[in-house]
Amino acid sequence: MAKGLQTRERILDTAFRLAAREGLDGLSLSTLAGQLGLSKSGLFAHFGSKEELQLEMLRAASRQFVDKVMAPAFQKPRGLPRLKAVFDNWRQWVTSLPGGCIFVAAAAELDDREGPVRAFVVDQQRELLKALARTTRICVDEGHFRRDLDIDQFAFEVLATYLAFHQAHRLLRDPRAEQRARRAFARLVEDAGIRQ
Amino acid sequence: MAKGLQTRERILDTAFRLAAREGLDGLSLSTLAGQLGLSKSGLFAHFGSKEELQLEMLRAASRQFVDKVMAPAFQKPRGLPRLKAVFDNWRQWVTSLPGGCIFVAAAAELDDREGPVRAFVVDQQRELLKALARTTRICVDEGHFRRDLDIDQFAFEVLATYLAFHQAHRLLRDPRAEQRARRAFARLVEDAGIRQ
DNA sequence: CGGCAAAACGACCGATCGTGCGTTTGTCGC
DNA sequence: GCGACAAACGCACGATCGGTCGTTTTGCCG
Repeated sequence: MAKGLQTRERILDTAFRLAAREGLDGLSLSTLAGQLGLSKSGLFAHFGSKEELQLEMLRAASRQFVDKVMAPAFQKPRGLPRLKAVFDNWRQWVTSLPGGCIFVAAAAELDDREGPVRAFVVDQQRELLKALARTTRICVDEGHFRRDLDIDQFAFEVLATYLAFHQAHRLLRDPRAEQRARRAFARLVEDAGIRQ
Repeated sequence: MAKGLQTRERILDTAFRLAAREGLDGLSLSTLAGQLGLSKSGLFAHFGSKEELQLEMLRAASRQFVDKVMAPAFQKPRGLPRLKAVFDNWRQWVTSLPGGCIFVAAAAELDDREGPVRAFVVDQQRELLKALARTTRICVDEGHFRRDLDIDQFAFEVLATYLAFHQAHRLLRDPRAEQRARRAFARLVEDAGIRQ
C-alpha cells in the first residue's frame, strides 16, 4: 500500500520537472519511465491514461507552488511585506526549477485545446490571480496602498511582470532579467502607494 | 519555377497559422499536407527537413509581423503616436490570428532546447526588444517622455504587458483582456511622461 | 513461514511520426 | 509539339507514440 503511493509521488515529482522542459505532450511515458528506472507499463499502471498523469502532475505542481511560494509568504505580516514575499518567492520558484515554471509552459501549449487538462490550468491561473488580488486588497486595508487602486488591474500587471521575467530568464537567458523584474515590480508598488 | 515558390508561400502561410495552435512540434507534416490538399512527400520536398520548414515558417511569420505591426506604425508621426500604434497593431496581430502569436508559443516551447530554431526565435525576440527601445528613444527625443527614462526597462514592461494580454486573451479568454492591456500600457506611458 | 494482493515487468498492438525513393504529372522554352 | 526539368505523388521504412495484457516479482499480513 505505502510502496505504491511512494512510487507515485516519485513519478509525479520527476514528471513535473521534466514536463516543464519538454512540454505536457513532449514528455513521453518511455522517457519518464527511463528517467525513473521503471518500465513503461509499470509506470503507466499508476494512472489510467496519459491525460490522467498530466492532471495528477499538474496537481502535484500546484501543491508545490503553494508550499514553496504562497505558504511561506503568508508567514509574513499582512500587507506589503506579504505581497513582496509572494513576488520574491515566485521568482525563486522559477529559477530553482531547471525547466522553468510548468504552468507557463502549459498555458502556451493548451491555450487552443479543450478538455480537463486545459480546464485545470485555467482554473489554477484564475485562482492565482484571485490570490494576488486578495493579497493586494490587504495592502489597501492596511493602508499601504491607496483606496482607489484597481485591485484586479494590479494583479494583472504583477502577472505580466512575472511572465516577462520568465521569458527573459528562460528564453533570452538575460542576466538582467531579475533586475528588470524587480524594478517593474517596484514601480508597480510605488504607483499603488499612497500619494503625498 | 514560379509555381514552386507560389506553393511554398501557401505552405508557409498555412503552416504558421496552424503552428500557433499546435505548437512547432505539434504541427505534423501529415496534418499540414492534408490541410493544403498536398501529399506529405510533395510538401516535404519543398524543405529538406521539418526543422527547415519550421525555420522558414518562422521567417515568414517575421515578415508578416513587420508588415502588419511595425511598418504601418512607422507611417505615424515620430514619438508617442508611433509607439501607441505599435502597441495597438501588436494587440490586433494577436486577435486577428486564430491561433494566437506563434512567437509566444514558440518561446515557451523552445526555451530549453538548442539549435537553429531556438536561435532564430531568440534573435527575433531581441530584435523586437531593440525595436521597442528605439521607438521609445524617439519618444524621449521628441520630448514626449522624460529624459532620465530607462529605455530598456520600458521596453521590458511593454513586452510584459503584451505577454499578459496574450495569456488573458487566449488562455483565460477574458473579455477584459484588452481593457487590462490598454490600462497597463496607459500607465506605462503616463509614468514615462514629463513630470509636472 | 505461507499466501495473496499490489506492483512492476516485457512483449506486443495499431497508429503516427519524419524521412527517403522511384515514379508520374505538370509546366515551360525551343 | 516535344523534350527537359520541376513539382507532386504513392509507398514504404524504422522509430516512437500511448495503451493492453499476461506473467513475474515484491512486500505485507496472518
